Amino acid sequence: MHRRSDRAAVAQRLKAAGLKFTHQRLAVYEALAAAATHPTAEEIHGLVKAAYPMLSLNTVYTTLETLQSLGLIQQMRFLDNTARYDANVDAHHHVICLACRTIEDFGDPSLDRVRPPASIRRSYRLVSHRVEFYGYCGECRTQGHG
Amino acid sequence: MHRRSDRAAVAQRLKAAGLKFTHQRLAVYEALAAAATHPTAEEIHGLVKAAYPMLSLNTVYTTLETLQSLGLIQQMRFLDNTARYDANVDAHHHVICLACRTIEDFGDPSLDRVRPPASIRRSYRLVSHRVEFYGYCGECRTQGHG
DNA sequence: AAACTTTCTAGTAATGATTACTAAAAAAGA
DNA sequence: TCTTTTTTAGTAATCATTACTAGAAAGTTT
Repeated sequence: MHRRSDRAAVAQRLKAAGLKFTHQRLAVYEALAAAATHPTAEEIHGLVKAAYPMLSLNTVYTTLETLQSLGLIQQMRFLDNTARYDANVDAHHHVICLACRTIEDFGDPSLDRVRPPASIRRSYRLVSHRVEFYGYCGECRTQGHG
Repeated sequence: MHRRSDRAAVAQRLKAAGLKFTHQRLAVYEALAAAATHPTAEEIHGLVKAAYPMLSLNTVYTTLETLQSLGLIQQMRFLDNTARYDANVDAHHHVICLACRTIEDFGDPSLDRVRPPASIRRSYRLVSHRVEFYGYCGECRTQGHG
Protein backbone atom coordinates (compact mmCIF):
# COMPACT_ATOMS: atom_id res chain seq x y z
CA MET A 1 0.00 0.00 0.00
CA HIS A 2 2.90 2.31 0.60
CA ARG A 3 5.36 1.82 -2.20
CA ARG A 4 8.40 4.03 -2.42
CA SER A 5 7.23 5.29 -5.80
CA ASP A 6 4.16 6.92 -4.24
CA ARG A 7 6.10 9.87 -2.94
CA ALA A 8 7.72 10.42 -6.30
CA ALA A 9 4.38 10.05 -8.02
CA VAL A 10 2.87 12.77 -5.86
CA ALA A 11 5.79 15.10 -6.53
CA GLN A 12 5.60 14.42 -10.22
CA ARG A 13 1.87 14.96 -10.53
CA LEU A 14 1.99 18.17 -8.54
CA LYS A 15 4.81 19.45 -10.70
CA ALA A 16 3.03 18.53 -13.90
CA ALA A 17 0.02 20.50 -12.70
CA GLY A 18 2.15 23.50 -11.79
CA LEU A 19 1.52 23.04 -8.07
CA LYS A 20 4.01 23.07 -5.25
CA PHE A 21 5.32 20.08 -3.42
CA THR A 22 4.82 20.69 0.29
CA HIS A 23 5.30 18.76 3.49
CA GLN A 24 1.59 18.98 4.18
CA ARG A 25 0.61 17.45 0.88
CA LEU A 26 3.06 14.64 1.26
CA ALA A 27 2.01 14.02 4.86
CA VAL A 28 -1.69 13.84 3.97
CA TYR A 29 -1.03 11.58 1.04
CA GLU A 30 1.24 9.25 2.98
CA ALA A 31 -1.13 9.03 5.94
CA LEU A 32 -3.92 8.05 3.58
CA ALA A 33 -1.78 5.60 1.63
CA ALA A 34 -0.71 3.91 4.86
CA ALA A 35 -4.25 3.64 6.23
CA ALA A 36 -6.00 0.33 5.80
CA THR A 37 -9.37 1.99 6.40
CA HIS A 38 -11.13 4.79 4.55
CA PRO A 39 -10.57 7.70 6.86
CA THR A 40 -12.55 10.92 6.99
CA ALA A 41 -10.83 14.29 6.74
CA GLU A 42 -10.93 14.56 10.50
CA GLU A 43 -9.38 11.14 10.97
CA ILE A 44 -6.61 11.99 8.54
CA HIS A 45 -6.03 15.17 10.46
CA GLY A 46 -5.62 13.13 13.63
CA LEU A 47 -3.15 10.80 11.95
CA VAL A 48 -1.03 13.57 10.50
CA LYS A 49 -1.00 15.78 13.57
CA ALA A 50 1.38 13.42 15.34
CA ALA A 51 4.12 14.36 12.89
CA TYR A 52 2.91 17.89 12.02
CA PRO A 53 1.18 19.29 15.08
CA MET A 54 0.28 22.60 13.52
CA LEU A 55 -1.23 21.24 10.34
CA SER A 56 -4.80 22.48 10.25
CA LEU A 57 -7.94 20.57 9.44
CA ASN A 58 -8.62 23.19 6.84
CA THR A 59 -5.41 22.28 5.05
CA VAL A 60 -6.36 18.64 5.16
CA TYR A 61 -9.57 19.50 3.34
CA THR A 62 -7.91 21.60 0.65
CA THR A 63 -5.10 19.09 0.22
CA LEU A 64 -7.55 16.22 -0.19
CA GLU A 65 -9.38 18.27 -2.80
CA THR A 66 -6.11 18.94 -4.62
CA LEU A 67 -4.98 15.32 -4.55
CA GLN A 68 -8.39 14.22 -5.74
CA SER A 69 -8.39 16.62 -8.68
CA LEU A 70 -5.04 15.17 -9.72
CA GLY A 71 -6.46 11.67 -9.56
CA LEU A 72 -4.08 10.60 -6.81
CA ILE A 73 -6.82 9.74 -4.34
CA GLN A 74 -10.57 9.30 -4.48
CA GLN A 75 -13.46 10.45 -2.37
CA MET A 76 -16.47 8.32 -1.57
CA ARG A 77 -19.56 8.43 0.57
CA PHE A 78 -21.41 5.59 2.21
CA LEU A 79 -23.84 5.60 5.11
CA ASP A 80 -22.97 8.70 7.06
CA ASN A 81 -22.75 12.29 5.92
CA THR A 82 -18.99 12.51 5.93
CA ALA A 83 -16.70 12.08 2.96
CA ARG A 84 -14.19 9.25 3.14
CA TYR A 85 -10.98 9.03 1.19
CA ASP A 86 -8.92 6.28 -0.37
CA ALA A 87 -5.43 6.37 -1.87
CA ASN A 88 -6.28 3.27 -3.89
CA VAL A 89 -7.46 4.67 -7.19
CA ASP A 90 -7.48 1.35 -8.98
CA ALA A 91 -10.88 -0.13 -9.68
CA HIS A 92 -12.12 -1.82 -6.55
CA HIS A 93 -15.28 -2.47 -4.61
CA HIS A 94 -16.48 -2.28 -1.01
CA VAL A 95 -18.27 -4.20 1.71
CA ILE A 96 -19.75 -2.07 4.46
CA CYS A 97 -20.69 -3.51 7.84
CA LEU A 98 -24.11 -2.16 8.80
CA ALA A 99 -23.30 -2.49 12.50
CA CYS A 100 -19.79 -1.08 12.97
CA ARG A 101 -19.74 0.75 9.63
CA THR A 102 -16.27 -0.48 8.81
CA ILE A 103 -15.54 -0.39 5.10
CA GLU A 104 -13.44 -3.08 3.51
CA ASP A 105 -11.93 -2.93 0.02
CA PHE A 106 -11.63 -5.78 -2.35
CA GLY A 107 -10.75 -6.25 -5.97
CA ASP A 108 -12.76 -8.56 -8.20
CA PRO A 109 -12.19 -8.83 -11.93
CA SER A 110 -15.67 -10.14 -12.58
CA LEU A 111 -17.24 -7.16 -10.80
CA ASP A 112 -14.96 -4.85 -12.77
CA ARG A 113 -16.57 -6.13 -15.93
CA VAL A 114 -20.24 -5.66 -15.10
CA ARG A 115 -22.18 -3.38 -17.41
CA PRO A 116 -25.55 -1.69 -17.23
CA PRO A 117 -28.34 -2.41 -19.73
CA ALA A 118 -27.86 -1.33 -23.34
CA SER A 119 -30.29 1.56 -22.95
CA ILE A 120 -28.07 3.12 -20.31
CA ARG A 121 -24.93 2.50 -22.33
CA ARG A 122 -26.52 4.26 -25.27
CA SER A 123 -27.47 7.43 -23.42
CA TYR A 124 -24.42 7.80 -21.17
CA ARG A 125 -20.71 7.94 -21.75
CA LEU A 126 -19.69 5.86 -18.75
CA VAL A 127 -16.37 6.38 -17.04
CA SER A 128 -16.43 4.14 -13.98
CA HIS A 129 -18.54 2.04 -11.71
CA ARG A 130 -18.46 0.61 -8.26
CA VAL A 131 -20.22 -2.21 -6.44
CA GLU A 132 -21.12 -1.83 -2.77
CA PHE A 133 -22.15 -4.74 -0.60
CA TYR A 134 -23.90 -4.23 2.73
CA GLY A 135 -23.94 -6.78 5.51
CA TYR A 136 -22.64 -7.68 8.93
CA CYS A 137 -19.02 -8.55 9.58
CA GLY A 138 -17.93 -11.57 11.58
CA GLU A 139 -16.97 -9.60 14.64
CA CYS A 140 -20.30 -7.78 14.88
CA ARG A 141 -22.20 -11.02 14.48
CA THR A 142 -20.34 -12.70 17.33
CA GLN A 143 -21.35 -9.71 19.44
CA GLY A 144 -24.98 -10.26 18.55
CA HIS A 145 -25.44 -7.40 16.08
CA GLY A 146 -26.99 -8.48 12.82
CA MET B 1 -44.67 4.48 -9.14
CA HIS B 2 -47.70 5.59 -7.21
CA ARG B 3 -49.94 2.62 -6.77
CA ARG B 4 -53.06 2.95 -4.69
CA SER B 5 -51.77 0.31 -2.33
CA ASP B 6 -48.89 2.54 -1.25
CA ARG B 7 -51.03 4.63 1.02
CA ALA B 8 -52.50 1.55 2.64
CA ALA B 9 -49.02 0.06 2.98
CA VAL B 10 -47.81 3.11 4.82
CA ALA B 11 -50.79 3.06 7.17
CA GLN B 12 -50.33 -0.63 7.81
CA ARG B 13 -46.62 -0.47 8.51
CA LEU B 14 -47.03 2.47 10.84
CA LYS B 15 -49.78 0.67 12.71
CA ALA B 16 -47.75 -2.51 12.97
CA ALA B 17 -44.90 -0.50 14.49
CA GLY B 18 -47.22 1.22 16.96
CA LEU B 19 -46.82 4.60 15.28
CA LYS B 20 -49.45 7.09 14.29
CA PHE B 21 -50.74 7.70 10.81
CA THR B 22 -50.47 11.41 10.10
CA HIS B 23 -51.04 13.71 7.16
CA GLN B 24 -47.40 14.71 7.23
CA ARG B 25 -46.15 11.16 6.96
CA LEU B 26 -48.45 10.40 4.11
CA ALA B 27 -47.59 13.63 2.33
CA VAL B 28 -43.85 13.00 2.56
CA TYR B 29 -44.22 9.44 1.42
CA GLU B 30 -46.47 10.31 -1.49
CA ALA B 31 -44.26 13.16 -2.65
CA LEU B 32 -41.32 10.82 -2.68
CA ALA B 33 -43.21 8.01 -4.37
CA ALA B 34 -44.37 10.40 -7.10
CA ALA B 35 -40.89 11.83 -7.71
CA ALA B 36 -38.95 10.44 -10.64
CA THR B 37 -35.72 11.80 -9.17
CA HIS B 38 -34.00 11.13 -5.86
CA PRO B 39 -34.84 14.26 -3.92
CA THR B 40 -33.03 15.60 -0.89
CA ALA B 41 -34.90 16.38 2.32
CA GLU B 42 -35.03 20.01 1.29
CA GLU B 43 -36.43 19.19 -2.14
CA ILE B 44 -39.09 17.00 -0.59
CA HIS B 45 -39.95 19.84 1.74
CA GLY B 46 -40.41 22.08 -1.29
CA LEU B 47 -42.66 19.54 -2.97
CA VAL B 48 -44.84 18.97 0.05
CA LYS B 49 -45.18 22.59 1.09
CA ALA B 50 -47.52 23.26 -1.80
CA ALA B 51 -50.16 21.10 -0.16
CA TYR B 52 -49.13 21.57 3.47
CA PRO B 53 -47.64 25.04 3.79
CA MET B 54 -46.81 24.77 7.47
CA LEU B 55 -45.05 21.44 7.30
CA SER B 56 -41.56 22.03 8.60
CA LEU B 57 -38.27 20.85 7.17
CA ASN B 58 -37.59 19.33 10.54
CA THR B 59 -40.65 17.14 10.23
CA VAL B 60 -39.51 16.07 6.79
CA TYR B 61 -36.25 14.86 8.31
CA THR B 62 -37.87 12.96 11.16
CA THR B 63 -40.50 11.50 8.87
CA LEU B 64 -37.91 10.30 6.40
CA GLU B 65 -36.04 8.68 9.26
CA THR B 66 -39.24 6.99 10.43
CA LEU B 67 -40.18 5.74 6.98
CA GLN B 68 -36.66 4.49 6.43
CA SER B 69 -36.60 2.54 9.68
CA LEU B 70 -39.82 0.85 8.59
CA GLY B 71 -38.25 -0.11 5.28
CA LEU B 72 -40.72 1.96 3.27
CA ILE B 73 -38.08 4.17 1.71
CA GLN B 74 -34.33 4.15 1.44
CA GLN B 75 -31.61 6.71 1.89
CA MET B 76 -28.54 6.93 -0.28
CA ARG B 77 -25.55 9.17 -0.78
CA PHE B 78 -23.62 9.86 -3.93
CA LEU B 79 -21.34 12.74 -4.82
CA ASP B 80 -22.51 15.58 -2.62
CA ASN B 81 -22.87 15.80 1.11
CA THR B 82 -26.64 15.59 1.19
CA ALA B 83 -28.73 12.52 1.69
CA ARG B 84 -31.09 11.54 -1.09
CA TYR B 85 -34.20 9.42 -0.74
CA ASP B 86 -36.02 6.89 -2.84
CA ALA B 87 -39.42 5.26 -2.33
CA ASN B 88 -38.33 2.40 -4.54
CA VAL B 89 -37.06 -0.18 -2.10
CA ASP B 90 -36.82 -2.96 -4.64
CA ALA B 91 -33.33 -3.91 -5.71
CA HIS B 92 -32.15 -1.45 -8.30
CA HIS B 93 -29.05 0.36 -9.42
CA HIS B 94 -28.01 3.87 -10.41
CA VAL B 95 -26.23 5.91 -13.05
CA ILE B 96 -24.98 9.30 -11.92
CA CYS B 97 -24.08 12.06 -14.35
CA LEU B 98 -20.80 13.59 -13.28
CA ALA B 99 -21.74 16.92 -14.85
CA CYS B 100 -25.34 17.62 -13.82
CA ARG B 101 -25.36 15.08 -10.99
CA THR B 102 -28.70 13.72 -12.00
CA ILE B 103 -29.30 10.22 -10.73
CA GLU B 104 -31.19 7.69 -12.79
CA ASP B 105 -32.55 4.38 -11.54
CA PHE B 106 -32.61 1.17 -13.44
CA GLY B 107 -33.31 -2.44 -12.73
CA ASP B 108 -31.11 -5.17 -14.07
CA PRO B 109 -31.51 -8.80 -13.09
CA SER B 110 -27.93 -9.66 -13.97
CA LEU B 111 -26.61 -6.90 -11.71
CA ASP B 112 -28.93 -8.11 -8.96
CA ARG B 113 -27.13 -11.43 -9.04
CA VAL B 114 -23.53 -10.27 -8.75
CA ARG B 115 -21.61 -11.60 -5.75
CA PRO B 116 -18.37 -10.69 -4.07
CA PRO B 117 -15.45 -13.14 -3.82
CA ALA B 118 -15.84 -16.20 -1.61
CA SER B 119 -13.59 -14.74 1.07
CA ILE B 120 -16.00 -11.87 1.58
CA ARG B 121 -19.02 -14.15 1.54
CA ARG B 122 -17.41 -16.25 4.24
CA SER B 123 -16.71 -13.38 6.63
CA TYR B 124 -19.87 -11.32 6.11
CA ARG B 125 -23.55 -12.03 6.30
CA LEU B 126 -24.57 -9.96 3.29
CA VAL B 127 -27.98 -8.34 3.10
CA SER B 128 -27.90 -6.21 -0.04
CA HIS B 129 -25.77 -4.65 -2.69
CA ARG B 130 -25.89 -1.86 -5.20
CA VAL B 131 -24.07 -1.01 -8.39
CA GLU B 132 -23.32 2.63 -9.22
CA PHE B 133 -22.23 3.77 -12.64
CA TYR B 134 -20.64 7.18 -13.20
CA GLY B 135 -20.57 8.95 -16.52
CA TYR B 136 -21.96 11.81 -18.57
CA CYS B 137 -25.56 11.92 -19.75
CA GLY B 138 -26.55 12.75 -23.30
CA GLU B 139 -27.74 16.22 -22.50
CA CYS B 140 -24.54 17.24 -20.75
CA ARG B 141 -22.45 15.89 -23.59
CA THR B 142 -24.33 17.92 -26.20
CA GLN B 143 -23.57 20.94 -24.03
CA GLY B 144 -19.87 20.15 -24.11
CA HIS B 145 -19.50 18.79 -20.58
CA GLY B 146 -17.72 15.46 -20.49
C1' DA C 1 22.53 32.75 -1.18
C1' DA C 2 19.30 37.06 -1.68
C1' DA C 3 15.52 38.83 -3.86
C1' DC C 4 11.30 38.13 -6.13
C1' DT C 5 7.02 36.04 -7.43
C1' DT C 6 3.53 32.97 -6.71
C1' DT C 7 1.22 29.57 -4.27
C1' DC C 8 0.04 27.54 0.11
C1' DT C 9 -1.08 27.26 4.91
C1' DA C 10 -3.41 28.29 9.29
C1' DG C 11 -6.68 30.60 11.53
C1' DT C 12 -11.11 32.49 11.86
C1' DA C 13 -15.57 33.14 10.22
C1' DA C 14 -19.40 31.66 7.40
C1' DT C 15 -22.41 28.29 5.31
C1' DG C 16 -25.19 24.21 4.72
C1' DA C 17 -27.04 19.83 6.33
C1' DT C 18 -28.74 17.55 10.12
C1' DT C 19 -30.00 16.76 14.94
C1' DA C 20 -31.65 18.13 19.69
C1' DC C 21 -35.07 20.10 22.53
C1' DT C 22 -39.64 21.44 23.85
C1' DA C 23 -44.33 23.38 24.19
C1' DA C 24 -48.45 22.88 21.78
C1' DA C 25 -51.29 20.06 18.55
C1' DA C 26 -53.06 15.92 16.75
C1' DA C 27 -54.06 10.91 16.75
C1' DA C 28 -55.77 6.60 18.93
C1' DG C 29 -58.22 4.40 22.45
C1' DA C 30 -61.62 4.09 26.32
C1' DT D 1 -65.78 13.31 24.93
C1' DC D 2 -61.83 12.63 27.77
C1' DT D 3 -57.41 10.76 28.41
C1' DT D 4 -52.98 9.24 27.07
C1' DT D 5 -49.29 9.15 24.10
C1' DT D 6 -47.06 10.45 20.04
C1' DT D 7 -46.02 13.92 16.78
C1' DT D 8 -45.24 18.36 14.96
C1' DA D 9 -43.23 23.07 14.33
C1' DG D 10 -40.17 26.14 15.73
C1' DT D 11 -35.88 27.46 17.50
C1' DA D 12 -31.39 26.54 18.79
C1' DA D 13 -27.39 23.62 18.61
C1' DT D 14 -24.08 20.69 16.25
C1' DC D 15 -21.27 18.73 12.70
C1' DA D 16 -19.02 18.77 8.13
C1' DT D 17 -17.33 21.67 4.84
C1' DT D 18 -16.15 25.98 2.45
C1' DA D 19 -14.74 30.96 2.12
C1' DC D 20 -11.56 34.48 3.11
C1' DT D 21 -7.15 36.42 4.16
C1' DA D 22 -2.64 37.71 6.09
C1' DG D 23 1.58 35.65 6.75
C1' DA D 24 4.75 31.68 5.51
C1' DA D 25 6.92 28.65 2.43
C1' DA D 26 8.26 26.98 -2.29
C1' DG D 27 10.25 27.72 -6.73
C1' DT D 28 12.77 30.77 -9.68
C1' DT D 29 15.95 34.27 -11.03
C1' DT D 30 19.91 36.84 -10.17
